Amino acid sequence: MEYTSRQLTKEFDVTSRTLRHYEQQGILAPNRIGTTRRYTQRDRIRLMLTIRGRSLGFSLQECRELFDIYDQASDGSSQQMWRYLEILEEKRAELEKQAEHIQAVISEIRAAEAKCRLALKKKSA
Amino acid sequence: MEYTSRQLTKEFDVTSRTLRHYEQQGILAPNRIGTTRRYTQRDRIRLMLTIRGRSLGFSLQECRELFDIYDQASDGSSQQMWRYLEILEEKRAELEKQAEHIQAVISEIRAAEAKCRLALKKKSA
DNA sequence: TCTAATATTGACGCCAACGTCAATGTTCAG
DNA sequence: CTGAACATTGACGTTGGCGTCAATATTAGA
Repeated sequence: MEYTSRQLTKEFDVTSRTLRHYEQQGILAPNRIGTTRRYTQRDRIRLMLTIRGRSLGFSLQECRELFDIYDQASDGSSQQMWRYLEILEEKRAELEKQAEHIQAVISEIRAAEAKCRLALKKKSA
Repeated sequence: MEYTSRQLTKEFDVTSRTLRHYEQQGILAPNRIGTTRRYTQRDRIRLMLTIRGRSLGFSLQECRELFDIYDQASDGSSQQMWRYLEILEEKRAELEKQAEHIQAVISEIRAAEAKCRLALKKKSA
C-alpha cells in the first residue's frame, strides 16, 4: 500500500515542502507514477522516525545516518559491521543520557509546580 | 560565589559567545565588575538547564519562558498562577511524551544492534 | 610597571530546516 | 471535457543559534 503526499502531510501534520526536503536529504525515496510521488510503507516509517528524532534534537543527517546503518546492517564486511555496532552503541548511550536529562528537567518542572501550588494555597489561606 | 566567563566555558564546554548570546536572550544576567561579567550561581544553574533543554530540542525562548514562569511562580495574581500551572503541566506532558519517544527510538536501535549481531554470527559460522 | 592573557562590544557570516512564492502540469469527479 | 483540487520544480527568503573576525579595553602576575 502506498500513500500520496497529501495523506502523509495530514497524518503527520507536516507540509509537502517538508516531504520534499526530506527526500532531497536522502531520507525518503518515494516511487513515481509519472511525475507524481507515491510514498511507500518504508517512507512512512522513516518519516515517523525522523519526526521523532527531530523532536529529540537529532539533525536530519543524524537520522539518515541511523537509517543507512540499519539498512546496511546485514551486508557489508565484518569490519564495517563492527563499526556499525559501535556507532549504534554510541547513539544509544547518547539517548540514554538524554532520557536522564529529561527526567531531570521533569523534576525541575515538578518543583516549579509545587512552588506554584504552595503559593496558591497561601493566597487562599 | 561567582564565576568568570572562562570558568563557565570550561565547565560546560561552550564558548563565551554562547554566554553572551544567552545573556542577550535574557537567559543569563551576570553582574558586572566594571565592564567585566561575573556570573552568579543562578546563572550557572540556568546555563546548565539551558544546555540540557537545548539537547532535548527546546529553543532558547522556551527555556527562558520556563525560567520566567519559575521566577514568577510565587508572586503574581492567582489567575496568573493558575495559568503558570497550566503551562507547566503542558510542558511536563510534552516531556513525558518525549521520554516515550526516546524509549521507542532506543528500541529501534536495539533492534538494529540485534540485526547487526545476528549477521556477524552468521558470518563467523 | 610592563606584558601576556583575557574580556568587551559591534557587526557580519553561516548553516540547517524548512517557508513561501511563482509558474506550470496532472488528476479526477461530475 | 472541464474546472477545482492537488502536484511539481525551481529559487529565493527567513529564523534560530551561534561562529568568527576586528578593534579596543582591562586585568593579573612577575
